[in-house]
Amino acid sequence: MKAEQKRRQELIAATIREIGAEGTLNVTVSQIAKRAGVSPGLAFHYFGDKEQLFLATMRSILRTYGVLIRANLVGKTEPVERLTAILETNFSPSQFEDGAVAAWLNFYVLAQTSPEAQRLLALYHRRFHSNLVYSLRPLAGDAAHGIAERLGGLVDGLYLRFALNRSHVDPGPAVAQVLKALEVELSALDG
Amino acid sequence: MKAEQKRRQELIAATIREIGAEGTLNVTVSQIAKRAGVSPGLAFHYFGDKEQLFLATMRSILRTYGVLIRANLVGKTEPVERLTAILETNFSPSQFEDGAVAAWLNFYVLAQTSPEAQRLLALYHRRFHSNLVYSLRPLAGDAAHGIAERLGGLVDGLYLRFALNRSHVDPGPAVAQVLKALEVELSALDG
Amino acid sequence: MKAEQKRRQELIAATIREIGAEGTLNVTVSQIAKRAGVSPGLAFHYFGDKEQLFLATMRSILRTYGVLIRANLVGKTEPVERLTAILETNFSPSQFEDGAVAAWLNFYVLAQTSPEAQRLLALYHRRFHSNLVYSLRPLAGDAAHGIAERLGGLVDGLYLRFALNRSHVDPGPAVAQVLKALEVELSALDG
Amino acid sequence: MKAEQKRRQELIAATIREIGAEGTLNVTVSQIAKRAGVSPGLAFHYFGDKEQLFLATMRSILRTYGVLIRANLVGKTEPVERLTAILETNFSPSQFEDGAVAAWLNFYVLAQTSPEAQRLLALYHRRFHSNLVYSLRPLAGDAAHGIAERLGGLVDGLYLRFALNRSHVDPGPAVAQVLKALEVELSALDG
DNA sequence: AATGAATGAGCCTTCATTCAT
DNA sequence: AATGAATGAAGGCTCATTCAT
Repeated sequence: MKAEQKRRQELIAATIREIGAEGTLNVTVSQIAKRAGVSPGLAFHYFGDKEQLFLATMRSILRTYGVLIRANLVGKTEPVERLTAILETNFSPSQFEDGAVAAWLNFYVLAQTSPEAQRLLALYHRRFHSNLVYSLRPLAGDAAHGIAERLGGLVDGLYLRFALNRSHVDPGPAVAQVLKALEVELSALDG
Repeated sequence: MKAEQKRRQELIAATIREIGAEGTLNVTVSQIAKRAGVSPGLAFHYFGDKEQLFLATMRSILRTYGVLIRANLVGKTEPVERLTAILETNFSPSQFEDGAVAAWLNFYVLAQTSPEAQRLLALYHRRFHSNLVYSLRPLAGDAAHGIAERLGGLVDGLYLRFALNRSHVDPGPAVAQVLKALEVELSALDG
Repeated sequence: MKAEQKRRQELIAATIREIGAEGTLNVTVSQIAKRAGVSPGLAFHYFGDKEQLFLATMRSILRTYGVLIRANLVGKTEPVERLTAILETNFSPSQFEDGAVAAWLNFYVLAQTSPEAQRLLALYHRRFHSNLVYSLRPLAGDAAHGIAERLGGLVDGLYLRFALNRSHVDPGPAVAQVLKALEVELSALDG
Repeated sequence: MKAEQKRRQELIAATIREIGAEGTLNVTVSQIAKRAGVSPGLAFHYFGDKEQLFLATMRSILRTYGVLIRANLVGKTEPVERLTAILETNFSPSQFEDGAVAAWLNFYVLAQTSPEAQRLLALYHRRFHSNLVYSLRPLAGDAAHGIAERLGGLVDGLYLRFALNRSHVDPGPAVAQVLKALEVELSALDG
């Protein structure tokens, strides 16, 4: 059982790396298995088929993201401090490592046709939104919802643009823009 | 020659529809050709290979978008009026028809590995940015650049979220959020 | 279209030979295609999948058998003469050539799970039965039906036993037994 | 050792049921093992490979049939009584239970390529024939051999037709035909 | 220009078999 | 004895691409 978890993790990690290397979900299970150092058959033994492997990978990425968010929020109680942590997490190095970018882009594509991928993505959006609203409410009251939607959209859009622009290496400016947007939104409240 | 142009257009239109139907670039050239009412061989005759067909399709989409933007700007001289037109164009019905959403998502994916797709996407981003800055400058001066980046990112992010959420049918709220962001940015300038 | 018919025939013939060579339906489409001198893809192009190829083969075998029966009945009007012709046809060389035996045995197996194979087999049984009854009626009246059932069963059983016994080479004795059974049945009527 | 016999029997029973469920010898050893409640490895441990398992299954079926025949003959001394018992046994419920039909059909197929299966089938035919001849001799003298061959063939053929016709549920009519054939053969002797 | 028959490489998946425990 | 994880060869099927017509 212990070994099984390890194998699964290895296969998922290999999947991310392979998707990253190819940029596409058009990677063969054999390639993934080879990268994980196991036989192709094993991937099917554990995941049933290719799509399940992809979905498990997506779940893993979202889970990792969730863990990271919670870790970054530990001990932070001030709303702005918390908002900053949430927004920054989306641009932390782990979100760009290996094949994370390619995985995200391809999961967007997958979400169009896979109900489960759709569900996972919706869940992620909901949680992200809740996190933002929770900390925005004390600062913005009823405006919190709208602001959260805009910040959420901005994060996704800038992540996308940053990820697609190979000339960028440092996500710093992207984060700065998001934080600036937060500042602008908050300052507009007082106006 | 006239006929050739027509054939090409039909193949490109068929490509968009087919990508839309599948949600993926995993569509067969034969299916595309059948949809266009021609033989598979003809697609290769005109476009060389599958990737060229996709790139031609992407070019076509971006061209159409450019034409639309210019059309919507005709006769508009007020900066805010122009900005509104630019931002709204991104959520106009044509951006969601047929396979437009699927095409966009997949071109993001393609841009990771295809230099030409990358180039086309960068060009689109640059033009979009210039358009915004041009109209923002009179209102925001040096802040125009930053605002344009945020608005551009927001548009992409909200388009993405809207497109992936099958429960939404009317992009109205998304547009409203973008315009609200514009309003917020401008009001923050006076603060 | 002409060429297509030819290809199909070649593939079906190759299928029979290959099933004959292996004794089983566990032959690969690639083997069949190679035997037919075409690429594996072509078999799928024409027949869709392996099962359709098998069913087409079964149809072909039954059609050939039907043609043979009709040919052997031409000009024969005497009931006994016709009955003899019908019964002998089942043991004619063509029923043992190539992979005919293996094909028959395996189609029995296939008929358990494939509705279409079941249907084809039932059709064959019905026709065979009708043919016998038609010529038996003048000789045996109401007993024709029962006699036909017994003769039909005997033909199938002896064909099976003969086909499975590799030490036999000449189906003569089997035919003799069937004709003897006919004689016995007819003589019993007068008793 | 006692346990080993039990395991073997369970595996053989599972093989029959699995062949019956699939209609084919295309059943996986893993499925058989699961049905028998043991690990796949055990099947190989006991039987060596898949074909040996099939042959052991065939032997088991033939042995069971032999036991049944002998049981049904106990206390019967009259030739006609014995013949009836022999012929009826072939259509007794046990010959249609579980996967018996599928097993028989597939063993016919297997007999084409497996010498051992061929041998087992020939042995069964010989014993069946001997049984019939033994009881026919007192009634038919030298004609016994021919009659036995015809009755044997008829049994096989009608079993085959009955087994493949899913619309039949009661083998009664088939048995009646076989017994009628016996009657006809005997009555013809006196002619 | 245009067709569409034909190819064949490649992929997902299955499964008999092995082997460390 | 027994397990079941793991392998890897093989097969059905797809599809980009070619080419004779």
